[in-house]
Amino acid sequence: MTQRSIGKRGRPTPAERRARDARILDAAWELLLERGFAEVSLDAVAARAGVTKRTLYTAFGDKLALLHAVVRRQHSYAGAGDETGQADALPPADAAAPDPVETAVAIGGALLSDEAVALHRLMISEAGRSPELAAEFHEAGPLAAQQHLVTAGLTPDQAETAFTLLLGELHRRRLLGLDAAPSPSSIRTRAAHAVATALAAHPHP
Amino acid sequence: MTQRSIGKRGRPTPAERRARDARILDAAWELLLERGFAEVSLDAVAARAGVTKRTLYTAFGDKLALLHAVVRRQHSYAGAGDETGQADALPPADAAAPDPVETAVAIGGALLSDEAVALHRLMISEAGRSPELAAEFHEAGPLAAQQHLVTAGLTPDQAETAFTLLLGELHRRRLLGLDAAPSPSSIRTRAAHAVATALAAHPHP
DNA sequence: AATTATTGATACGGCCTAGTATCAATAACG
DNA sequence: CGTTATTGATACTAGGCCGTATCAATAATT
Repeated sequence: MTQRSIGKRGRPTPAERRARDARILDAAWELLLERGFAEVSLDAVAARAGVTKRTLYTAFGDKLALLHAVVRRQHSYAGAGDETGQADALPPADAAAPDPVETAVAIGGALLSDEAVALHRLMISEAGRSPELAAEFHEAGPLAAQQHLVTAGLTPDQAETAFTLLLGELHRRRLLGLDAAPSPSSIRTRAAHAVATALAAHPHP
Repeated sequence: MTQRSIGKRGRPTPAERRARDARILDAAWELLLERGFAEVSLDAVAARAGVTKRTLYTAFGDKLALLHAVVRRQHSYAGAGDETGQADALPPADAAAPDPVETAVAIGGALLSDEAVALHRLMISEAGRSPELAAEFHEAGPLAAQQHLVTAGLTPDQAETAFTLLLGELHRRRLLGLDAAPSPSSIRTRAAHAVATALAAHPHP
């Protein structure tokens, strides 16, 4: 479509610019998740995006700014629930059937996915370098998920307990690279257990 | 005691070697926790330990081996409960009063401390580079903690639930650098809540 | 059609770091 | 006491990477 043939120089049209920027962010996203910030060179990002480093710098600034742009795009995907195909996207908070267990199933599938865990790991690793980015991630991810559970009818305390139990030790092990992504049926079992325990643990409003 | 005056050369006595190696591990431990693996140079470790890089290499090998040595020493501290003064050390599993809540209080104080959280963050960051080290950390930390709860009278399921709730979202936020270490009273409240919920959530054996 | 902005290709400067080498000094060991 | 291992101090090699510069090419813009 707006795909510019490789090796082509000259001034790009605005549509081509958007497509090129998206390619850069895609390439950076992939490399960051599989190697981490320090191990990704901008040469590698530029090569995978089919772009030279100069274009990369004029479009995003420096390496840290590129990281921020990548993560913030992911945040805008989470909660959108559109056809972006992002594995860590959360369903819209105002879904038709606000059932707590179904909401928990959706959250578990999203946040326990390979991509979401890799992003979580990246944010923990870079929290020292980018504190505000870590805060944004927390709000767009774990906090938003708990808010969805509140929308589904839980109290804030119940939502926090249910969310904690939903991820549980599995999430800790996954952050350490010790476990694979759970199956959908496993996620459903976890979600049901987490919601039931949370309801029993906190008094009704 | 066996402290060699700085700038002194020549063959060291075995006691001096041990003291020197401990100084190196201390220096590496401090720098790793406050800066992370990639941001710590071996020159910085050598300088803080009062040693030259050559000594560092002949004593430990390369940079990755030094990381492993540092983390493994921390593992040997955890569970020892002696006078090492390590903040993430767990009390001995066969303590006199195996009360679940008191055990949970001890675990919470240990694993929610600044040092333990920093180590946890380091292990998550380096899990890709050192999978076996991440596995060892998990066994010596979270798994050992749950085992202590089992020793204190909980079932394995109850222990996992109690441990998960004890750390909870606070631990997630601390990994992201968003929260400070909790007060002892706060830890006690968390421990009591976590154990009570875990007991209620799982059937008695 | 002329101008101007932007890119590709490439190279380079500057900086940092891992790891090694050299040499003199010095103390443990036999 | 002589030998030998080990260290301090320092310099060095090799490599990687960030960020910038140069120059020709090319297409959007006017």
